[in-house]
Amino acid sequence: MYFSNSIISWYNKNARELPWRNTVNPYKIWLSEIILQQTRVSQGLPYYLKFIENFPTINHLASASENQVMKLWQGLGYYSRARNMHFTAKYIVQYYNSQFPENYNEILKLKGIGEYTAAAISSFCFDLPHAVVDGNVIRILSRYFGIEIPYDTSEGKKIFKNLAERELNVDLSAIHNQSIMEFGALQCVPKSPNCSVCTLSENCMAFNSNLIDLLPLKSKKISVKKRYFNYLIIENEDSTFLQKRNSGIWKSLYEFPLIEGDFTEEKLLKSDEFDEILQNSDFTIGFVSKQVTHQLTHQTIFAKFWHIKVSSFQNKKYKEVNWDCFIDFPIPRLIDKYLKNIEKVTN
DNA sequence: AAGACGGGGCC
DNA sequence: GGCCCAGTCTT
Repeated sequence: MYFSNSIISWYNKNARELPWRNTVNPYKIWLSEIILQQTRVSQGLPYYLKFIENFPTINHLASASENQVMKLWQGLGYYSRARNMHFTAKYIVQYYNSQFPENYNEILKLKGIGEYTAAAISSFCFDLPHAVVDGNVIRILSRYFGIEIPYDTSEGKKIFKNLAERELNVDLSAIHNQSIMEFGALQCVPKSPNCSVCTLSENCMAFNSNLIDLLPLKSKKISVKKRYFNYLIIENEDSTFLQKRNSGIWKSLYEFPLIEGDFTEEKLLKSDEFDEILQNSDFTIGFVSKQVTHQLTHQTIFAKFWHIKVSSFQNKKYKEVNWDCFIDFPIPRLIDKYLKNIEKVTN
């Protein structure tokens, strides 16, 4: 209990004020936990506030259209989080009479909620004794107890889960879980933690063995793939054309007609894909952007935007959208950034 | 068990 | 350029 008590007492002096603290409203806790998956507080906070403002309750979220939900999520990434949350909101309204389930196994069954989020919700809202295991917890446990097993293996996952449960103060689950994550976010940070002011350093295995920079261990490395996107911004008077991505990256966001591949200008205009999009319409090639680089965690996207003027254009694959309504459509950051730049240049 | 899935910030 | 962030789902 020494470990838990130390962390909790640190928390009582150092915790930040955050809007999802001091509430046991499952909808608000759920939303904050989904937003904060793989996302820093500073990045997620504005999204949380926007969501609560637009959808104050689970019923508001359940009644919204997918485009509305995705539009609010635009720019935050990992869009399946928003799709799953929307699905689950509708599910809870329909099958649970709008009441969030109150036991761990029921919560864990919900789409978009895994072990971490189920433990967070069930401890924060219902005071159930489940330990959270996230990046913070893994980092702290691996350092404090000197665990030199990679956490991204089945063995590692088991060990950290068991250790987290062993160290959980079951009488103070909520505060224990909050404390350990806040401690990881503020004190036991990934790079160059300031151990000289750490109240746990005396008994920290990594600190005492000079292993802080080595732990936690990870087995896999990330590899980054290159992709080439050619977006056709087809301009017909006041409108343009969009399609919805239905798989892979940016699924359920909208984009301009896309030709993927590393083409020269000449080859692109002669390609079958280009023909298929423009079909028999009259067009003239207008402004062509320089190559824009969009860096993601697992891929680097090199994009070019081709402005194409048409007088009459028809292609059932694409949805004609007036530029005045364009803002209602959720779009990837890459496209949003490009259009904002163009606007700046033209004004 | 291994990949896929975003975007931002830090070094 | 590499790594990490209050992870989960699919294959």
